[in-house]
Amino acid sequence: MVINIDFGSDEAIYVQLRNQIVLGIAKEEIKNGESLPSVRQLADELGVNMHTVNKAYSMLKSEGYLTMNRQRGAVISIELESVPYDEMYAAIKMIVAEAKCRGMSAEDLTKIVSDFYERL
Amino acid sequence: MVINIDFGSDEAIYVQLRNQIVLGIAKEEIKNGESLPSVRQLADELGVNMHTVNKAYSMLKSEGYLTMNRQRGAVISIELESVPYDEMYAAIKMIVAEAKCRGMSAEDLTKIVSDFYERL
DNA sequence: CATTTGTTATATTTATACTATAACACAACG
DNA sequence: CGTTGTGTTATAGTATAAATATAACAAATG
Repeated sequence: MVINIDFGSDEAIYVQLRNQIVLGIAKEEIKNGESLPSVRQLADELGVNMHTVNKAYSMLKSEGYLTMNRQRGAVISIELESVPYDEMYAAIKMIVAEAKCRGMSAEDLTKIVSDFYERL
Repeated sequence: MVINIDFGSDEAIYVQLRNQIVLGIAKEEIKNGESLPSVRQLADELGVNMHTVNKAYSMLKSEGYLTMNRQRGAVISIELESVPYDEMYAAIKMIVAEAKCRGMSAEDLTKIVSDFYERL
């Protein structure tokens, strides 16, 4: 699973990391039960501080994407059942609003969404 | 058009403002050609600094939602044709990824999207 | 001329992001 | 038992962004 950080981006490094890992899970590039590199290892690879990676992992942990233990590192274990949909819905709401402002119909938008889903 | 700021939110005030105005436009609570309160006036209403409101307005201006002039204040004039879709697509991509991780099908997700579109 | 508008400028405070080091607790390995 | 590699916690520092506070300027209105 390839991770690429854009240091010139306005998006925080730990957010970029978190997002790319979520994408990796969705694409099944990394599957349930498999491990991510340790915080120190990945930090070294990316040329980033340990705490930045740890922040991303902790975020993913609290979101129900993985668990962490001292031996096997960060292990993917999807348990999103108990994670609330609030933030996801808020994000969808904004996208829908912007799409409508752009003159897109509901069909236009759902077409784009399902296209993204296929290409995942 | 009612605007409500959550000072306890982790979302920046100017982003909350920007989002609610975009929602207001999408809901047609405020229409093309109509004016928003002046930066000083809205800042006063919300108990917020003038520059915070100005930042939200400037953002909306650069995104093609409105224009500003010294007399009529911030006037809604939607011109999103030349505004790139990059950020919107990036946001959609992440939502699709998260939805798939949650076990939602493309149909599940598009159903939610079109529901949001209707309720707008 | 006085008022209101957006605009620009400067400075300060606060919060967040990121880095740097260090130490601790736990389990595995030899 | 000692070493190594984990996550975890702590502390401190720097840099950037958010928000506030004042002030002044330019343009148009009444």
